[in-house]
Amino acid sequence: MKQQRRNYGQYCGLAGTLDIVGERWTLLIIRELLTGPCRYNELLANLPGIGTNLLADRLKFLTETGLVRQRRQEGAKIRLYELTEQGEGLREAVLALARWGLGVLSTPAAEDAVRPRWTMLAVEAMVDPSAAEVDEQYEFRVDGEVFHVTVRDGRVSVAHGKADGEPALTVHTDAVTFVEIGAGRLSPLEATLTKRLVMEGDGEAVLRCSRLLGLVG
Amino acid sequence: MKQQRRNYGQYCGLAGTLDIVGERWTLLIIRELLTGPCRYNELLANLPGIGTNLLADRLKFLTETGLVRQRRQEGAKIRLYELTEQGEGLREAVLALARWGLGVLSTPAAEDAVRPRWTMLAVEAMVDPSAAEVDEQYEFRVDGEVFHVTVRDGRVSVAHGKADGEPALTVHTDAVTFVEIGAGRLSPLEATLTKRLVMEGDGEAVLRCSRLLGLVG
DNA sequence: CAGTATCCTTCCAGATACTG
DNA sequence: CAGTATCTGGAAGGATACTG
Repeated sequence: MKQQRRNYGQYCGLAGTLDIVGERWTLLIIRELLTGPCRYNELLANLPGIGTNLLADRLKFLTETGLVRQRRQEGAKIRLYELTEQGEGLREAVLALARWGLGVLSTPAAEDAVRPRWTMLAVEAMVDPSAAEVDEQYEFRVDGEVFHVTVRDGRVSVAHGKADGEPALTVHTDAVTFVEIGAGRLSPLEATLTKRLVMEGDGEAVLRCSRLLGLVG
Repeated sequence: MKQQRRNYGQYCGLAGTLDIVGERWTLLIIRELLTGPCRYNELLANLPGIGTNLLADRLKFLTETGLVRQRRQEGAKIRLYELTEQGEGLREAVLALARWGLGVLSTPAAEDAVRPRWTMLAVEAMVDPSAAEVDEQYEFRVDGEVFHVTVRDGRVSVAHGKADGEPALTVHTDAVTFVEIGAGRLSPLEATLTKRLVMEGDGEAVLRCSRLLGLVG
């Protein structure tokens, strides 16, 4: 006998959303999956503080609800969790929440966790599509994580891995520094002067990338 | 001795947002305030199931955090809660969540609550700004609630009350019907034939309004 | 590695009573 | 009207141990 989940009992889009993803940890699990499929233990490692039972619980519910699917790698025996199309549909909402949060974030506390993976989402949240000017790529190397931003035909996308060819700009930094910059707590200039941020590339590309991410003008 | 609220301890925009508005009921309170200032008892009435202590708790926290402010009406003694500029900043995120939720909503259960006020937010969530063609107004009369949509210079806004002049279209319906249409569970045509929806106005205006709300191709 | 199972704590719903 | 204060059972969350 499966007990009923707590729900708001309101016929309203927002309440309906919160009935599904409003519980503690759920949206953070979705944040992880929005940047690519994950294994169970990866999720556990990137969500410090979540209990293993709770993670299993949430994944089971999200799978039943159709937001997440479990893919078994052929050959290898690792199991991957990934978003379904419906789950992917939450991207805009998650980005909007993250965008607001970046604006209210203060300086990181000593005990705050940070993961390089989260900077991918921060970049997506910061992008101002109307500032996409020149078709080019920017590569980011944040701690161990490598990802790149592609501008093409006025559209901007963010993906794992190295840029396809030679990027117009390569940014080296650590996760805390990047999020501090995104939160407006640290200027790219200051970060550069303290060697917490290193940019390789053309000065014009640096400017375009900064505008794209809302860091100037 | 005020105990520490539970928070995720992650230096991340999304986690920061959820630390503030991720608790149960909080975003629904903000939904109410996004459609205009409210009195305490109005909130209580439009959030069936919330305990009065919990509402007081949330309002206090949101006030301390700077998302909500309490305005005392001069003359009258009623106290109104309203969003600060920071709280208003959540509008896009809330709309994005509501938009996703509209897509997954099923047919209303008999015990589901519905409030005419919520349809204002549904309209905002449904609006496709790129479909704003002609400058005009549409008036909605949903149960007791009257509000209007204004299209001007390609921008769309939703506000309480009657249209400024003669609207190009007036829509009469009830809240359940409207949300069902927004959720794609009911076509405007079907609702019209069953007299659950009545539209007064020019046929072309009906079409433009439908396109604006994403109800036709 | 990918989860169950268990136990304990905290939070929430709902009722009710009380205050300015 | 606009809250605050208190109480209770039950559900959700957290920590840890354990298993296929």
